[in-house]
Amino acid sequence: MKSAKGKGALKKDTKEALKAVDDRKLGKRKAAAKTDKGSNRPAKKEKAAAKDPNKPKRPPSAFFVFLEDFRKTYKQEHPNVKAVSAVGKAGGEKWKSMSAAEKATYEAKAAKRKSEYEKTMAAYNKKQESMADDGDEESDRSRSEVHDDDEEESAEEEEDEDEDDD
DNA sequence: CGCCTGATTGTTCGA
DNA sequence: TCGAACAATCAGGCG
Repeated sequence: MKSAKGKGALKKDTKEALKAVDDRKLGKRKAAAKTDKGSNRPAKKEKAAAKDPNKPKRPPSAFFVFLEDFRKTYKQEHPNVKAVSAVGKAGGEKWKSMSAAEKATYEAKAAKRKSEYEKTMAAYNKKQESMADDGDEESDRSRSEVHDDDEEESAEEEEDEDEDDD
């Protein structure tokens, strides 16, 4: 029951290409990390993936932000549930059930998360450049900061009534 | 004993 | 532009 897939076929969208994502279900994502054999994304023969000093993990999408909160709630109502997939499914269903306005709440948080990620990525990129030239690592200079103007902003209570009704 | 998978969707980077 | 992988979680399952 993939559901969603061909349910109503309201719009093709990029679903066609997304179908590839379904493939990863069989086990692809970690396939690379699983064995070091030629499973590296970069077709590099040796030392392809240089362990990054500070890998900037991707910021959680709005869905994940919502999940973080949802997981807690779900566990409270289902303390016996010990399947991560259970929360995932439940969360996914609810996520789609949520209104655009409500999702926007999480989106706003996710957006902020992304902003921070940009900074982290900037420093990360810089580091890579620094290392590429000289073996000098840990240069305080990297802490230049892009533009520290607004830090913690009231990312809450930012309702945006954007009813997107079809 | 320890790594990996499962399931959700979104996001992000690379080619 | 498209594709593919990875982000958290948590316990179980297999090598």
